[in-house]
Amino acid sequence: MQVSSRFTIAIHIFSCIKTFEGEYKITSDFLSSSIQVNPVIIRKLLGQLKEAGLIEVKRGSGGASLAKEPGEITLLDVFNAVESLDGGKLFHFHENPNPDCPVGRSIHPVLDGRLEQIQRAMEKEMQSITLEDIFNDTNKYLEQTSHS
Amino acid sequence: MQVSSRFTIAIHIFSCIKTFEGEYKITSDFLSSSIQVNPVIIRKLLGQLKEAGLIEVKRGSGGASLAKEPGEITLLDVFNAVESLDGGKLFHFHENPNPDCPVGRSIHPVLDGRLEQIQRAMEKEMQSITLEDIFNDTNKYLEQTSHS
DNA sequence: GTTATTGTAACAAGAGGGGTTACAATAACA
DNA sequence: TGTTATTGTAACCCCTCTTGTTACAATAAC
Repeated sequence: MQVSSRFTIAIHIFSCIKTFEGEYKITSDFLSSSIQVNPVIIRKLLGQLKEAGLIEVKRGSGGASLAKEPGEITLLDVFNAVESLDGGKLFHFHENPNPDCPVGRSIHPVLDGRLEQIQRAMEKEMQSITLEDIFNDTNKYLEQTSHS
Repeated sequence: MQVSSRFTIAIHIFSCIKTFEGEYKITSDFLSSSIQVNPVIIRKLLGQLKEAGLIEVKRGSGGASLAKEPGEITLLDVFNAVESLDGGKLFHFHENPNPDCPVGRSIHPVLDGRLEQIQRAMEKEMQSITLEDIFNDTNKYLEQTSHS
């Protein structure tokens, strides 16, 4: 069980858009060469991000751009756009606990709240980080490493 | 991407041990009838929990029991026992970002800390819940629903 | 020695991740 | 209008993981 690389690739995409907008046309091929992942994979991801209203993609002429301010897009938005959790739930529950057993009968009502509690903790942390934070960190890092 | 049902099944196992210890012998068949999952799956899970030092399993004569106090086993212990994260990392990073691109070069150093931050938030929440909490909730639930 | 049980091996089906080729639809431009 | 670059998708592929299943040797108790 691991979050798929779609998540980090999506953030990489946003960083590229921000860094190279105006300078280059952000096509799936351009992104592919920075991320080093197949352009079709990139296009599918662009589709998911577009559907979530986070970016705009121009068909035919080509090119992706942000649909919102970087400070208004959180890592949770990105996560939810590219990582489809079945029923929105992070934890897969075993389907048929035996209702004739006291434990089987109570396991769902007892655990459901706890699992939500854990999921919310993760989501809250993701929500506290915006793409602006990532962009700032990137700039800082590039400054530090360039003039050394 | 979903946490596998091994996690909730493992917690179900602990609840059964606690509820029926002394009264019944907790075999994989017994657990199977409460959880309604194949006994071999249960045995593999019991193996993982045993290896993590959370339970003891008697070979031949049969039966599982707790190896620690319920208050000393957290949901994080259970999670780590049954859910092997590759390299201990919750997030799978795309392998080969292009080092010749400023974004490709910086994405790892910039993101790694953030991803850890999110993972730690989830782990911290898991660590705050012990099996004792679950057992208490179960008892409360069964009391409430029985005399109504 | 018989019995119940665990620990494992071996296999299978299904889902999902990641990759690839191919091509129709679209938009810009010569 | 024809050409070109690009997106959006379909149709595959292979691999891993999850879950389920049968079978059986090893073990422990009686």
